[in-house]
Amino acid sequence: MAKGTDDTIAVRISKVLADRIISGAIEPGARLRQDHIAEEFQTSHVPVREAFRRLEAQGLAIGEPRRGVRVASFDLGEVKEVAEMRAALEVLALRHAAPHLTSAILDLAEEATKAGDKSRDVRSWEEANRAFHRLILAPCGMPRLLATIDDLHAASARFLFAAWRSEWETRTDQDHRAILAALRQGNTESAAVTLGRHVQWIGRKPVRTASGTTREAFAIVG
Amino acid sequence: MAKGTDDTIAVRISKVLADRIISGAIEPGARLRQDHIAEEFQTSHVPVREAFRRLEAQGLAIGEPRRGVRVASFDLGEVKEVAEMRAALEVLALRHAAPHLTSAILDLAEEATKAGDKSRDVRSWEEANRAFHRLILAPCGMPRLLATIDDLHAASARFLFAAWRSEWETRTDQDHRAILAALRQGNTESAAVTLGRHVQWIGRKPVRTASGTTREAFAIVG
DNA sequence: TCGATGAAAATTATAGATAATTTCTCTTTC
DNA sequence: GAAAGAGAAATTATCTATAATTTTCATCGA
Repeated sequence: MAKGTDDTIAVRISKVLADRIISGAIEPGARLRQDHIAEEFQTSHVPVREAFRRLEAQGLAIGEPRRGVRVASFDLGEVKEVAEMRAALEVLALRHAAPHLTSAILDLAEEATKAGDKSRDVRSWEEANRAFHRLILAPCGMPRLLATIDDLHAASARFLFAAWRSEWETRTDQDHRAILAALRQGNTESAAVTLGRHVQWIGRKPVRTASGTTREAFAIVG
Repeated sequence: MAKGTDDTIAVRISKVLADRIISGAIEPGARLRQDHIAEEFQTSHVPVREAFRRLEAQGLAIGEPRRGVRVASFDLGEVKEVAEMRAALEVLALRHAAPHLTSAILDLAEEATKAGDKSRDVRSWEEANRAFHRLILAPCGMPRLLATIDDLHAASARFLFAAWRSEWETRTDQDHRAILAALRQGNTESAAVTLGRHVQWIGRKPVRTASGTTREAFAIVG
């Protein structure tokens, strides 16, 4: 990931915190205390507060006046909501991107798919998956749309890491291949339909909780 | 509009500035100088900076490190982009809201439509139009989706005010009526299709510029 | 044992001050 | 007359300090 050395301190802090929240290093509901974070980053709390506002905008944190900021919680409802928003917006982006897709881009997307299939851990799978989606959608040239999709991907990744924290089994992604095949044939409609269904597929998995009982975990796997 | 007396100062400032940007009181590209704004609101610049971050997240302002913040500009491309995003997301919201719509809600939506038809100025038309959309979409119960749609409505309003700053002619909104009729009959699919088309309708209008030449102005009128 | 109560500590929100960067303006040069 | 450059003014980003609020936690009484 780009280090962004010319970023403002607030931006740097928000990137680090976003990564921690997404990866699950900070639990949902946990309080983010500005002075502690300021001390950790060797700054005052003013840039920390600006970083908080940025995280709020991404939906990763929730701030209440005079009560500080805490990591946003989420439930199955929000997983579904994000999945449906992604489906609607990624399909839109793909329709606009399709005319500008080159075979060079599609080759890169295929490599990303292969990298995903070979991933031994969630983290690298997510990275490859995000690269695939980004590659085929970016040529739409709609910055606002792409920014919104990026935020939704961050949310997706969070759900994914929460469910599949450690266990992860390799699996080949047929949907990605079907989408690429359709795009190569110029069949945008088919690719869009497959993408829409692909993104809404919610994986379920029994997970052993700390208290010993098993609950079901949910995440967007696409 | 709610005054929000228990809001933080930063939130209050961001609401006032957002309103000015949307109404066109501050021109696109204009710089927002933190000390000036701090003085106007009788505060220090710290809450002003937080308000800036909030405006950035809404897409109303753009900040560059060490160069401050300026009001975001927009072009026909962005008008189209916002229209298409609204179409995709409002259709999604409507499909989920439909099962929860009561005739009481639909009556209120009809009143909003009538209020829009009677409006003598853009500002009150926009308010009525926004109320209509909000009423029929809110019951979907998807907070993230609704928040995103709200931001897109703010952008739409901005485009509208920029194009129709003063001149405005009354017109009856047939689309709104068709959508309501379909919803009353339980025909969600038809309502969704009409809404999707309605939101993407971009009004065009010749406008006399300051330099005397006429250019074409564009805005989402729905 | 449980809940209420009231300091004490921690934390947030804002103000005022400072260093660093950018922008502006005026002059000089070609 | 236009372009370039130096210096001044304005502005941003950050730090330190302070007031106000919330949370914590021990104590008291039922």
